[in-house]
Order: sequence, then structure tokens, then C-alpha cells
Amino acid sequence: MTDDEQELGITESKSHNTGDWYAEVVRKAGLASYGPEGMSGFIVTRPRGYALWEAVQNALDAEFKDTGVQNAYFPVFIPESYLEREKDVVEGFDPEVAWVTQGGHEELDERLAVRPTSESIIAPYIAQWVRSHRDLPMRVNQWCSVVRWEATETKPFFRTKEFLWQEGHTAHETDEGAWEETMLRLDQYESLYEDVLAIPVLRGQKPPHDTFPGAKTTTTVEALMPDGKSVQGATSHHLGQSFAEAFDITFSDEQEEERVAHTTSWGVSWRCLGALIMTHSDEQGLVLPPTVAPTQVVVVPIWQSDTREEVLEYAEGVTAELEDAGISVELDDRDERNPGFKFNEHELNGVPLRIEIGPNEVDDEELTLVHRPDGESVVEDRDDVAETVERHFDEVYAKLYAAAEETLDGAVREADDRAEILGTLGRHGGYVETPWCGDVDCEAEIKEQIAAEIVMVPFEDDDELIGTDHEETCGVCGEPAERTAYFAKSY
RNA sequence: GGGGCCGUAGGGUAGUGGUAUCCUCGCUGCCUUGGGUGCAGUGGACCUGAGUUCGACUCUCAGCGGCCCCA
Repeated sequence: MTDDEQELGITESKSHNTGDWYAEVVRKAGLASYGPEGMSGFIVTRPRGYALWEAVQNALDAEFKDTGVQNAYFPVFIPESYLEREKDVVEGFDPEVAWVTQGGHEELDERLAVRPTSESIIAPYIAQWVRSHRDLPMRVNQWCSVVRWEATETKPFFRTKEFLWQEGHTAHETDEGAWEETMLRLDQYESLYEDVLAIPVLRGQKPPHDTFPGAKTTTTVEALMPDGKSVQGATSHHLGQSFAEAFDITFSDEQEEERVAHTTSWGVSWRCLGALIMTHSDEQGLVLPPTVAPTQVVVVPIWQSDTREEVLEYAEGVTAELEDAGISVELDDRDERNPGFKFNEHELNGVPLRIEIGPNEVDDEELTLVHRPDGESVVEDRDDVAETVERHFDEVYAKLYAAAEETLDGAVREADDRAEILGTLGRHGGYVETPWCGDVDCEAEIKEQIAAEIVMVPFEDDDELIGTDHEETCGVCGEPAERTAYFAKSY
């Protein structure tokens, strides 16, 4: 009967069986279901899962709008001739593009790509809209889904053939302008992770061989997952002038000279939800920071038949007061479930804070608050409940962030030679920081042996191996090192 | 890209060439609460297709789907 005892909740071990555990949390917490038969790699995002995406959207969209971005929407289909105009993009995405060849009963003259990304349909319009330097910088963003027909295995939110994301596209007068834009968006992504999702990240750039097709520089925020793999949390590209040249994004400068613009693009997908779920959740189920939780507080009344009325009345008062303060609160007054059942259910669903109200609380004009992440229970005065709850939100957030930060700090290890790199990655996972000569072959060697790659290289300003005299040699080949590389297995 | 494991009601399990079982699942009624297990009744499945067979959930093949390991 042990299986029966556990069947309502999570049965898989987070540390030993992370994949199954993750799938179980996603399903049992009501975040997503698998797609229909014949459509492996697609998921149905259920309301509680979609609410998480909306929280991310709300946070980011406000930041974007505060920094000069306007939202727009471009077609889901891209004519093949458009896609072909930037050759690196064609080559980069070719194996993953889904094509439409028929409309109604008619064969199409030109097949249409289901967008794998929209540079090639947005850029031509930006080219039309930009005439003079006065039109720059131009920034458009769209919230949409894209399709990448990956052959590799899929995992809800982490890797799905269709995924929701946001893609921003900008054009600038100068290279510096484009660079500043690239970094501004990366800062905003970092802030999304650290201030909204409670996940500390490493920031830097991708090695040259792993940049976005056609891009000059690809930047990334990397988050560590509990199984020791790294996930690219968001990305921001300095595209240089290659797209502007391919799509004729030109403008007249102050001297009436025709010049080619510099462009950027940047995006974050619902993969950030995968990182969110995987980072904080535990073997009781989903754990969410109050910043994104669809239900932030649940009030559970606990009564005996003679106290029922007063307990409920008190609980309703508390609920109403929290609602008035703009807090997302649910009063769980179902009478066919006992409190223990409700506790477990709300824990499974990731409600960050629970308020227990029974006759004792009513008599003492108090509340019992319980933090989801660690079960800490605190008795507080009934007065100023909204303020008290907000304070506990901050505490819960801090607990989540601190735990994730500790994990990350402990997972960055240094290694100076090949054996140490392989040994450390094999034994501990996480990140291995090593001097690197810059040659892609050195990465390939590690990749072959242990399937880890360079997920991040610190920015030039943060990398002490640049521009200074040092004796460091590449951890793989022993040639003089030019950069610091972070190796990790990745999603 | 290569290899392995797996697919049985909402969930969890078994098992057999002759249609299971458990549940904290659904529904109805009764019961009423400080960490999921009250009582009674009732409902519902063998991933899809082809083959073998008197008969396939079971055996074979293919497909679809899921998970894991390696590249």
C-alpha cells in the first residue's frame, strides 16, 4: 500500500531521477499536459502553467516599454525567399524548419516556413520604416510562438517543438548603439531571473562557434539546474551589419550619406519556466516565488462543528482584506476535504504562503503563516495582515534565492588540465572554469568525451585573461590561453 | 545521430492465449476538519494498426508516445 499512500503527490526523487520527477511535477501541479497523439514534442499549457508565463510577460513587457520598445506582430509564416536572404540563418535553421506547402486544396507557388525566428520577416519591414537617422534607434518586439522541429528528445517547457517566447528586434546608427542595446536586454533578462524568478545566473557570451547564425556576438544568462546541467536562460545578440546588409536596413545620416544600420535581436522563451520549476520545486511538488505564483496565499480554515461559523467568518475577513490589498488569495473553504489534504494539495501546486485559521487563531486574534519552501510556521497578529503577508513574501523569496545561490556557488569549480576538467565534470556536473586558447577543437575534445561544452565565456571586461600578461595555458591543449571558458553539460 | 527501458480506467499496480485489481479518481447520499486514508452505492482501461489464432490485453511486426544513457 505504500504506492497508494503516495499516489496523490510526487513519487519520484528529485536528486536521483530528475527527469521523471520533473515530468511528474509538471503534470501533477497542473501546469501542462502532453500534446495529442502523433505530435510528440508539443504540450498543452494549462491555466496554472500559462499564468506563470503571463507573470513573466508582465514583468518583462513593462521593462521593455520603459526602455523604448514597442510591441508589434508579424505573420507566423515566412516565405522561403525571405528566409534565404540571410544565408547563415538558412543554414542554421534548415534542419528544424516546418514547411507549409498547401493552402486549402491548392499547392502553393512558394512554400512557407513556420517561423523558427522572425529576423527575416521583421528586418524587411524595419528596412522600409527606417529612412533617416532620426528614425533610429528603432525597436520592435513581438510575443509569439515559434516552431523548431527538433529531432532530439523533448521536455515540457525546456524543449518543445513549438514554444512561446518574445523576440525583440532593433536597429541602430552605430555599432556602439547596438552593443548597448544588446547589453541592456541582457541586463533585463538577468533581472528577470534574479528579481522575479529567484534564480541566480551567470552572464557572459557564447563562444564564437556557438553564436546565433549571422550574429557578431551572442550573449547569454546561464542558470544551473539541480542535476548539474546548465540551461541557457535567455539570449541577446549583437547582429552587426550582416542582417542590415542582407535586408537593406539603411539610413541617411546627418551628412545625407547612406549608411548601413547595426541590428540586434534578443529573446526569452518559456524555457525560463522550466528552469523555475526545476530549480525550486521539491518532492512535495511545485515551489514558486510569490512574484510569479498565480495564487500567492491560501487561507485554510480549520473548524469543529461548534466553531465553524466564527472560524469561517474570520477567514473570510482576512481573505477580503488581502484581496483589497491586491494580493492573489484563495480561501479554501471546501468542506469535503480536511485541512491536511488541503495543505498537501496547495503544497503540490506551489502556493508560496499558507494561512491557517482555527479557533485558536480566532480567540487570540492571530494568524498562523506557513512558508511553502521549508514549512516554517510563524504566528502573527491579525492586524495589518496585508503588510505582514508582504513581509513574508519577501522572506519566502529570499529563502528561494539563497538556496539557489548556494547551489550555484558550490557548482563552479576550477580546473587547469584535461583530466581535471573531465574528472570534475564527471564527478560533480556543474560548471568548470578553465583557461582556454579559443580554439573550437579544444571544446570538441571535451564534448566528445563527456558531452559537455563551453556554455559561457565571461565578457571581455570581466575576463582577466584578456589583454594582460599571464602564464595561463589552455586547459585542453596547453597553448597560451586567451579567454576563460565555462564548461558544462547543458539542456 | 546511436543504444536501452517502457506504454493496462483520472492516478497507481499486477497478470494471464479465454476481459484484473487498488485508490486519497469521478458521480450520488450520509459524515465534518489542527498534516491527504469516515461509511455505503456506483462508474470507468488493456496506446494504434496489421499479422498469427476458434479467440489477442497477452505472441510477432510496424507505427505513435514517454523516460533514461551515450554522441
